[in-house]
Amino acid sequence: MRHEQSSGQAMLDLTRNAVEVLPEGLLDQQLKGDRLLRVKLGIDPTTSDIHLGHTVVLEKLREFQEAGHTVVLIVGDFTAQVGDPSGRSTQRPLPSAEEIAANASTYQEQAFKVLDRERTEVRFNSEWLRMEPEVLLGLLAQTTVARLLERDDFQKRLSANAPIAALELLYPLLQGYDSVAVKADVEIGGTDQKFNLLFGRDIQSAYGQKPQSILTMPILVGIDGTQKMSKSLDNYVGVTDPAEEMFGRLMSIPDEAMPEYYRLLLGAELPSGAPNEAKRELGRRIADRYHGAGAGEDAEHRFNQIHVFKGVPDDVEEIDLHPYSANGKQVHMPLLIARVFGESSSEARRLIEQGAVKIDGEALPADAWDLEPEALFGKVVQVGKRRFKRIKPDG
RNA sequence: GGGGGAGUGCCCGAGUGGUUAAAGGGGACUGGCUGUAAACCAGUUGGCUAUGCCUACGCAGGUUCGAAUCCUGCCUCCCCCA
Repeated sequence: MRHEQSSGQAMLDLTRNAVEVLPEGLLDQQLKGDRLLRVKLGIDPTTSDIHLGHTVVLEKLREFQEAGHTVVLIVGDFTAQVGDPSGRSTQRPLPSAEEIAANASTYQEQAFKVLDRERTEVRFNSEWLRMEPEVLLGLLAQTTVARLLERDDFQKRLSANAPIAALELLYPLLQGYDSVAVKADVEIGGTDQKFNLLFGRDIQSAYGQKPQSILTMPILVGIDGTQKMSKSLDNYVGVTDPAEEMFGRLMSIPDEAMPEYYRLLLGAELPSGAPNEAKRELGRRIADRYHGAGAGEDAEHRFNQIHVFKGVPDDVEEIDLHPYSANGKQVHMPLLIARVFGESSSEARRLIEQGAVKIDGEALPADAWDLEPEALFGKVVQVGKRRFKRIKPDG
């Protein structure tokens, strides 16, 4: 069931954008064989969203699927309780069991926005990692502390006198055991995963399996253009974000980050020409990818309404004024803003003082704390550039 | 087991008895400008229907007219020696 395309051709495609493919020549050899490969990716459900950073790796997996291989997606519901030290200078805050369960349940769905369901095997690693103590001891016997401490992350912490939790030490052993459990031929991850991925090879050997080959992908920089994309830094674009949110967030990436976004997300070179148009194109294509053709244009239209024409978008949620104008009394604006836009009343006051609150486009004077309800009927209340609510015409 | 050090606002971090809601930076937010939710410039950044009141410098007490700053106990964390 191997296809026509030569493996030389396959290599070209499958290693595109990869940073490292190790050990030298192994993947090539595997692809030349007639067995379809089991390609592993582990994602710990430590946060609720899969973002574009993850999709760099997911897209690579999809390429393997397109070449006929099977993807084994491991939802790290167990390893999430341990905390991957990769790329961290402090211990990862561990999510609660409830959070992990909640995140794990949405992960597959999100991953399938990129992956082909038919060629994906989803496994939760608690299935095999919730093991007998004897088995765990057997696993621990496979390595030394020196090996576990070798990783760059720990070396940095040691020289900075920063703590390393004993739990973190176990991480690569567990991830490696995942490879054993699913009999991985190839494991893919970000460059920050190199140590873990290589460690998996040792564990597989120790359990009498052929060690996997590893392929690392570049880490996508966040929309701040400086740090890696991550939920905790809030510099990410989630695959489940609304189209206009995706578009807007992508418009906010620094121009310098564009070549990388083009290369890693679109698989293309940054077009020459107006940077603004290139950025818009990026936004449209990503929005289309996750929300269907046309979503990008709609998002762009909304973006133009708000940011270019400084107008009001078409679809503004209507709210009831009654809770704020009992018996036709004056409406206390700080309270209204606070409740309707989810701010504290102190923050709402500051926003009014800063001229950030507009009624039908007119900035509310800094001292206009109270308004007659009639002055608000049917009007659009705007906070900052991009938050809008319309008051119902009859209040 | 012994010794040393640290816990400050979203984060980092100054402050070691008195205009301290707490320097500075980062982030975030707002305004200006702009092709942009970029860059740049400026401002804001505990809460409360609020010219005042409340809460806040790990926790609990205490000293004092007055404490993040001093004392006591407790908790947590880090480092070094063994």
